[in-house]
Amino acid sequence: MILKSQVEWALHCCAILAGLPSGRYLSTKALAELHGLPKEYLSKALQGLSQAKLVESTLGPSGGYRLALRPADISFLDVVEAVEGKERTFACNNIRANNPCRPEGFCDTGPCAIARVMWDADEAWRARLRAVSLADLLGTLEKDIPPALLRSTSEWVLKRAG
Amino acid sequence: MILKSQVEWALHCCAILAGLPSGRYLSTKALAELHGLPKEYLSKALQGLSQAKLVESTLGPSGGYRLALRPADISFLDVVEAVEGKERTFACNNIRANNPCRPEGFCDTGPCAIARVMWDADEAWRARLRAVSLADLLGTLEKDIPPALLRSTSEWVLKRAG
DNA sequence: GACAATACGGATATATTTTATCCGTATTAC
DNA sequence: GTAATACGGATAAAATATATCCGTATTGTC
Repeated sequence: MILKSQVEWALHCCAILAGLPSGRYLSTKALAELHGLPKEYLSKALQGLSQAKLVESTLGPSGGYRLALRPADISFLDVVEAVEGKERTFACNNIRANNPCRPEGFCDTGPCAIARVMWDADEAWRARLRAVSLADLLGTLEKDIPPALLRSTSEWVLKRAG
Repeated sequence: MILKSQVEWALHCCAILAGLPSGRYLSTKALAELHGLPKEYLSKALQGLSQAKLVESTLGPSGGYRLALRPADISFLDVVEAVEGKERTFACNNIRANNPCRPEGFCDTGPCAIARVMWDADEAWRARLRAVSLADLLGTLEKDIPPALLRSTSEWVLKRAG
């Protein structure tokens, strides 16, 4: 089990969009070049973000994407779920129902005990992702990335932002 | 992203094995029938548990599997990792390295800030799974399952246990 | 108004992973 | 000796992830 690479792509793109001056748009083409990703396929991930209302898009030349909310109001979980879906990472197929000892018409009162544990862990995972926002990420990146690279990247992006 | 169904199968099988009187073995065939699963493929999951030293096997008629440790000493995480592998659920492909603004020979000092958040969430997920043992599961099941079904299933299993 | 660049959705193709089956071997109970 | 088992390897089928292509509508620029 591993998250799609589109999740990674979407997070990096959101980090860039979060660093953009408010109101500016950045195109799929620029985001793909910046990260060395296939433009057409990255586009699918960005469309996912758009459908989840995390970003807004505009058409035409100088078109592209910008965040639809403030960076502090978008969590890692929002982005992950926009791309990966909201389904839990453990699917209970209720195989206990196949137990040949079960009387006819036996009906379970609640979800399987195993599923409850797995879903509990899933929720712990989501809680962590929910607790970190794009604003938090920006703060970390500013500490992580050498100022020179931060500045040159910012210039590269602004030159392409509509 | 979703866990393999083999994880679910392995957990249910471990629950049964944990309920077995000490020293008794139960075959793949019996476990497959009990849960309505394809015997040959379930066998692969059980072999994973065996390689992880969570269960022991014995050959020949009346052969099968039993737990290699006490139920209290086997966690959900042990079982999940035995089947699903120990790799983290988020793979960092370090796409930041593709940034065209990077100077030649630039070298990152540590893991990507995005990966750190994702790995932190992954660890929270594992911590929850690590905190629940097969003994805990047995306790829950005894409360969940009607005594009659618990007893009939136990008899069904014992009739087939070598 | 013509043109170019864009987002978007649908269709298709390729690669990888998951699910499943089959078979031969060694081991063990009877 | 026979039958039942675990085990590993090979293979196949199905599902999913990855990737590309194309047509449409929209919008900024000339």
